[in-house]
Amino acid sequence: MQPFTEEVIAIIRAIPAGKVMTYGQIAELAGSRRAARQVVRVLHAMSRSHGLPWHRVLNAHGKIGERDGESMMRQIEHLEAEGVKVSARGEIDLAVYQYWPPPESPI
DNA sequence: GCCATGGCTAGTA
DNA sequence: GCCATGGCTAGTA
Repeated sequence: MQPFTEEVIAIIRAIPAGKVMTYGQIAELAGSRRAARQVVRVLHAMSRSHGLPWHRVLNAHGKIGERDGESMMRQIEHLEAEGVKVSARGEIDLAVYQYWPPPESPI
């Protein structure tokens, strides 16, 4: 597995319940600001095998990216179960729910 | 190497 | 348009 991929996985795994992050934000933290689409790929390829909280990842507007209706509903259910409010349009208020990991927590 | 993939995104029109 | 991966292919050695 490539370093970028591992980094992305580590970041996503660290998102606490009830919080969300955006594709671009994760890409940037993983070291490649414009690689948001790679985050999408990682999510597709690894979320199952790595047990990632895929539902806590949104696009830059705080909207659910998932196109398939069923997966979208599952995502909404997961978020709401964690206390995240999702509007009828499938939007989440990033100002309230976006997670910012602490900068390099010391051991 | 090349090419497709992919749940994006900053920034014009 | 951007860009990291994986898979496949020409084309050398």
